Amino acid sequence: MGVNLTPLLEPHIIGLSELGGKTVAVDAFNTIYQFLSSIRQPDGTPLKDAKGRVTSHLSGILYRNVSLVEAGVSPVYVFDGVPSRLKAETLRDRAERRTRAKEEHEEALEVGDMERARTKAMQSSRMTDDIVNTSRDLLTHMGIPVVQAPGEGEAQAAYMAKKSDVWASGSQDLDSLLFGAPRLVRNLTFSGRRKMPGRNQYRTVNIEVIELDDILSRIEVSREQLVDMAIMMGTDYHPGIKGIGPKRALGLIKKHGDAASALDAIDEEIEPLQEIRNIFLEYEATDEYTIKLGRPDRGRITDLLVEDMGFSNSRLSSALDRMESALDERERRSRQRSLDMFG
DNA sequence: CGGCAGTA
DNA sequence: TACTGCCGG
Repeated sequence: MGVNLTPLLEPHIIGLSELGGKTVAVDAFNTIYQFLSSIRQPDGTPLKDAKGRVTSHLSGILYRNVSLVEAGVSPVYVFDGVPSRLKAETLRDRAERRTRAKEEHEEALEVGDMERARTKAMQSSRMTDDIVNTSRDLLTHMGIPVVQAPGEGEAQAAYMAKKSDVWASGSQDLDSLLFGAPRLVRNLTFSGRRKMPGRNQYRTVNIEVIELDDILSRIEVSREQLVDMAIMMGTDYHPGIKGIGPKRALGLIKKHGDAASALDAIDEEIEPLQEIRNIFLEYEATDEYTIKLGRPDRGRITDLLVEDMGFSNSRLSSALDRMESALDERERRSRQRSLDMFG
């Protein structure tokens, strides 16, 4: 998943309030996957409705977006379209790993190792059509814009950020930077402190902003060269060259200018190199989207979450109250602003 | 993950 | 008020 550019990053840590008034194009699959894996009981069981359907993602989507709206953020969710055929092997590997994790989860349960059971359950999270569809429905009912990407969601999010329709792309993965997003927000979450798996340890989760130009100017390469570095290190579309990490990739690009020459020099090959570069540099994106936040449709949300999935009506109600108050407050402010301008 | 009740 | 830990579905 994604690219290991971590050593090249200098993330800027911000508070949620600094995102107030900003629009962020969130990678929907990335976010849903995180909810699916983390919203679980200690033994690894996800939240489910009476019929046994997983509901963890819906809980996550509901509460996170209410909080985002309260913080003044306008989220837009970008859903993946058709993946490149070059991604097939990566997708197969992931499916295999999930299957293995599921077996290990059951083994751990039998032995009564709950910590391991939870970890393995998290790794076995699978995104079904039903999960994707219910996520899209809930977002739509909440008035949160949903964009269907023709290809990679991260590419579409990058396109929107590049056009300044949104302030940043939001994902844990770094790929949207390769797709040309000028700005990436990671850890778009609220709890500053999170308890680690087993022990009484805590880790602090900060919201990070990464600027593409910061990276490029610090290591003095172009985006095309950064893409070439990533390809040599390995991406979802090709495993890359063994032994090439960020440091060696940078050295090779500095010395040879691009991946083709660098690979030539070390007598290695990546096929089809130009096609992989084009995934990052020449991708299709759609202009058919809105970024305007609407209002939640309480009836539809209640039908989906309370009637169909068995969510608590009072919990839902108070979440939606919070969201509506936040939207009212926004409207009040913007009315006041136009009054100031014309009055 | 994020809300909220319970605790100090 | 701040923090901890359990519950949600």
